[in-house]
Amino acid sequence: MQLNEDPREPRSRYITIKDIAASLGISKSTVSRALSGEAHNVCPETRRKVEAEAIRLGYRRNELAANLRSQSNHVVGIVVPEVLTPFSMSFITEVQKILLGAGYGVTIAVSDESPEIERANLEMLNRQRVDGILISTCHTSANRDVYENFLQRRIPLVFFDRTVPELNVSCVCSNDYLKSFFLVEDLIYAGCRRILHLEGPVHLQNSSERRKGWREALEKFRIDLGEEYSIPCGVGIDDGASAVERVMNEGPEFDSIFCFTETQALGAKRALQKLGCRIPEDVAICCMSGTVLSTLVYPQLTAAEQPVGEMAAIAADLLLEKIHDFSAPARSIVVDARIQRRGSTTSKN
Amino acid sequence: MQLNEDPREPRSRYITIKDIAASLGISKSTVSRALSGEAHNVCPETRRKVEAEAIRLGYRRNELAANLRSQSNHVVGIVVPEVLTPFSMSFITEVQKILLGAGYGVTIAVSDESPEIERANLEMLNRQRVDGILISTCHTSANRDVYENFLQRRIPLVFFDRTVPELNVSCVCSNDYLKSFFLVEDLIYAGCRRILHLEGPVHLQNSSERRKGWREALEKFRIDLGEEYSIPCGVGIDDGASAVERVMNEGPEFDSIFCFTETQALGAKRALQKLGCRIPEDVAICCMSGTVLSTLVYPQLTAAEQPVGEMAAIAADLLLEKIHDFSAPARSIVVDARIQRRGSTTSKN
DNA sequence: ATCGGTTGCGGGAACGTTCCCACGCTCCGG
DNA sequence: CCGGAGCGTGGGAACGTTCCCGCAACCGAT
Repeated sequence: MQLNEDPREPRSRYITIKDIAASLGISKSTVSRALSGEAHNVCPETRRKVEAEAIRLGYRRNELAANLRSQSNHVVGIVVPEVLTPFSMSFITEVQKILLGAGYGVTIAVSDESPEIERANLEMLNRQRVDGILISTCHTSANRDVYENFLQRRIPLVFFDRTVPELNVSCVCSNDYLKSFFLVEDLIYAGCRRILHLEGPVHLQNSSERRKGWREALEKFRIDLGEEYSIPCGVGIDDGASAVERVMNEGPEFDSIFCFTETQALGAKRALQKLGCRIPEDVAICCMSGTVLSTLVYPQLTAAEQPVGEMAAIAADLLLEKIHDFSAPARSIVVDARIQRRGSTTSKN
Repeated sequence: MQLNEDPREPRSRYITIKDIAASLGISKSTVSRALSGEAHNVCPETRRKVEAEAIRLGYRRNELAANLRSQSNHVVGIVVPEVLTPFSMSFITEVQKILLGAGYGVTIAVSDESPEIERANLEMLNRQRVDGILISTCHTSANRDVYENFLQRRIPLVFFDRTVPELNVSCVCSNDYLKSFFLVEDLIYAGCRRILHLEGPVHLQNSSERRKGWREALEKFRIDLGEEYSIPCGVGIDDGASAVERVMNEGPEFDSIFCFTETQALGAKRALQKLGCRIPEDVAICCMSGTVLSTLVYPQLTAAEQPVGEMAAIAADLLLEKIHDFSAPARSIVVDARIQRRGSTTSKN
């Protein structure tokens, strides 16, 4: 029987190795071996013929079947809390490039800073039979049982940027405490004394690290600011804006702001400028987790930027390591965030 | 190559319908029927028992096997040209929400404004056997053969934001010409006369639409500007910045800028402010394709914003329609971009 | 009573691939 | 001359699901 390749015909049927086998009068086992790439137990002549016939018939390997057989989708999931800032997207695209080269697809899920959505996302990834998960969590404890359930089933998790304490997983984070300390120190050197801190969410480890950096830099210079200088604040742009508006109305007085994250700073800056404040003359402002967004505004924001490409490469490697050998020891990598000094903290641009 | 794992382990990794059947002493056919949701040929009592047992054992449907059986991955691809502006990401997350509800996963590919990368992305999606593709192209003609190849194989394509002429596909775009016209008209009402236009890439249909809006608004008011006022310009931030720097040096003189897209405007604004220009007093600036980024800078940018949520919903619907019935007629939906007047074109605010 | 139709269920094929095993053949050292 | 090893190949099970078909029991109408 001759299988014809007529591309005009809306084909309900794809070409399979069975078709190639039938066309050449050999078994599908041999075809499978010939096409598998391994130079194993197949004579060069047969392989050549199979490859030629595969091309002639327009054969495409059916990943679905291969996946079922290998019990793996060759897909990893990435869970991020937000997608507004370019950090997430740069991270995702970098990881995607690397994993694609290693034969893995990537499925993206956005938790939108909600533990419930994160849980639903993880459940979705579970059904998709992902081989591993890269996650920047939105809550240190809420979904701990889900994480543990994955690990128990030997599906590796690697945390990036935002990690979870006391869980035996690999992770890649930046030196939050140190860079927060330096940023605040810089504000003090620039003459600031009443330094407001817009806090991150209490359920993130990064929040306490960065808050500690702020507090200890103040202590180093014996600046005594009460707890009213540490403002609980969401991570959105509007959260930053409304926090600043509130403090402007209700006090305390401040001459500078150190923000937990960039979006807060962008919002804070917008609110300040709306109220006629000059930056940095009236209020200086800086933040952790800066991205290219910080260079788009005027004045540009002083910020500690995480090396997103490096983090992505490390995260992908850590995950692949665990996928290949789940019992490999967990590793925590700390990367160096770089402080970019810009117009929002010094009057010369 | 393949790491061998403990032969005791793998069976316990996932529960299958066979396990449920064995546990209840019934056949897997019945279990399958009971879990399929359809109230068909299965007695309520049996269904109840199966569902209870499924929950008790922690059963998760194996999508891989279901996919193989149904010959569909239940995945759609999204191809976007860039991921810096929140437009792409908002679009992606909105689409993802809708398609997830319809049982489809989403794979994302970024072409980075390169036809070659776009082509590679499409080939990747092809191998993944996607059920359909949402695409905002980076070039009207370069990959036309690939688009046609997909359509020939009855795999639906739906274009959004940036479409391709004379291809029988559904698409959702905004009213580029009209809104460009209005934006430029507004500049003229505000007293601007020498209105620079930063063009989009010549290989995008949007570019000529928006350019036409600029040109015809000028003509309406009998403002005669030479072709030197239309500046060829890439779509990146730095492209906008360097274009403005060049024109400031080499002329012609201008009192305002109408940009093809937001990133150009952000770059242009940065360059102007660096050179000491006041916005909008010295130079007013506005653009098409605004996003929340326009509200983060100071002054905020006047821009025509595409209703991204609406576009995402429409695009998802159009795609599902075509996936469900490929021969459904193609539909072109035009949505209304809304002009947001802000500080970059009017001195109050 | 008989018959067509419905209901609930089980058996088993199919999806396309990989991989284990067995078979026949050749080669080679003892 | 025999046993074992290596090679190229074919047969067929397995992955987990869906779905077609057949069977038995039951029901109401002829």
